[in-house]
Amino acid sequence: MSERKGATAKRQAATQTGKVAQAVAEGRMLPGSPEREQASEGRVEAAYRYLRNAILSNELPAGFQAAENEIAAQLGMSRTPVHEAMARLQEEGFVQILPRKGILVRALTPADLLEIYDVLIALEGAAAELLAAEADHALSSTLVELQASTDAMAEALADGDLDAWRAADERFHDALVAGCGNGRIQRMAATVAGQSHRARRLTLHLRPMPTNSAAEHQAIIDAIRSGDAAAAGEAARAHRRHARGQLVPILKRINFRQL
Amino acid sequence: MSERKGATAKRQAATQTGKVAQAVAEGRMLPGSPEREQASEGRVEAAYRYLRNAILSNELPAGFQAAENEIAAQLGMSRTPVHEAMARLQEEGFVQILPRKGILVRALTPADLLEIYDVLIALEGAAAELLAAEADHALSSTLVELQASTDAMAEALADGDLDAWRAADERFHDALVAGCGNGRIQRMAATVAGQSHRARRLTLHLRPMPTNSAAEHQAIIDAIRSGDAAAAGEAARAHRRHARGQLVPILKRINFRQL
DNA sequence: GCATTTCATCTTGCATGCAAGTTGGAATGC
DNA sequence: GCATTCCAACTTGCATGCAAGATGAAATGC
Repeated sequence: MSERKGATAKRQAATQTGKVAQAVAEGRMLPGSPEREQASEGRVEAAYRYLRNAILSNELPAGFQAAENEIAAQLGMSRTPVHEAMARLQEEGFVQILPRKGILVRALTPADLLEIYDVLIALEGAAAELLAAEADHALSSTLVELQASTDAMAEALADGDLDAWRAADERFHDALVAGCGNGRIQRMAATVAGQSHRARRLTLHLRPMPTNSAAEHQAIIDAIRSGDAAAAGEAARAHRRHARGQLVPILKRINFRQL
Repeated sequence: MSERKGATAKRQAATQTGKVAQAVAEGRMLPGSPEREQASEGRVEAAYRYLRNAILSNELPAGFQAAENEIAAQLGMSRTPVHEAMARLQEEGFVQILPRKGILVRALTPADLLEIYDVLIALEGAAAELLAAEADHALSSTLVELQASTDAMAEALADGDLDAWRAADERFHDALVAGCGNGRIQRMAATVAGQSHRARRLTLHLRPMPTNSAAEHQAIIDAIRSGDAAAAGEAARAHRRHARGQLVPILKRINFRQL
């Protein structure tokens, strides 16, 4: 009716239903993360991204419960794609499908977070080993990105900008697994890392200042540069172990319902 | 019509459609792996298991192409659960959904196998570390299973029974990740290990006799028993690295279309 | 007033229907 | 005979319809 759809709207006269869904599927109207413009990937992918972002940004907090119906209506699509997206989200641990009661956004328990950190320790250690074993260190754009994000971390820490520090830290860890050349490691790490982002944003201001994180990152970079795979892997594992160790006492104090 | 459904068939008069699907969903009629009787988990799960087994057992070889229609008809269900199962199988790398051409069973390339082995190296190393760090070593049923499967391996090797050796080897690695207490590690390892089973069965008779595998397993067990997490992790990683190293030259010789 | 029972409603799981797109082959022009 | 064009048939993606089951509240018995 009074919808403003923007000048670039294509395929307007498609099916009578699903105008909003089409917009979401084309990458517009994704609240929270605009991300890069990407060709329409279908309604399932759109629903998945929307819901994942909504959960990660705490727009759908833990304990939130809804029916596929409502979510589908809100997204302007039918239940089917929402249903499939929910199956994916359940596999990844974000939600729980209660057989005939609805969909429940799961809380991250301390046990979940410890599991996630142990997975990250393993995968990032492997990624560091693989990077160190690669040949073209001089030309590696990954090393450039790792160094840049580490420098950005140090700078943000000097400015006391914790949000910038967190962003740079995520850049480093994303670059580490993205650059290792193993797509499976990258996808698995991205999945579990997404789950941990929720918690890390809440705990960010509760833990001591991460003064030596940049140094630990630098140690990883140096080991990769020197081609010492074992040292690089151990440095990455030690770094995550350190972060895990800092997290444990915090987890015992806060109210987990808010995760 | 002339269907024999067995005496235990329940819910016979449900919907008119889907008798075979119901049987499959209830755990009967799963060719290849009988597995344990498990309560009906729905048609999606049934289709997923059936297709996964069919691919792993090479009943659906790489390059096989079919429409959701046919598979659904063969399983006695509608396209919907097959569609959702295929989405899962695509995420896990077993098949590729060609947008409007059908479903293609993917071949495992050498690069895929190397990726899988690197993931297993990371996850099993982490599992070994976690097991070593646990407290109740004496009572651990996991250690009992690890030791039993390792003994079975040595025995099978003495008998020259490669199939029994492979079964015992799989038992060991399954117990390692299952006993570590981290459900995410277990699920991730199970996913990628499933993919590698196809290849391992083909390469089993092509590689040198695995004479020192039992010794390497024993080293992992001993390190876990002594509570030395670092040593246990490194032993597990070294074991997988060793296997990976043996696999590389084989991969370059065989015809990959058959994977 | 309180416990029990029943039923209407709401939920997911799946079947079916429909539309858009591609593809292979048949028909046509040369 | 060969290239080109067009169409019919399959394909998946998604909407909709329908049934089984759970749930909570209203009605009933005490």
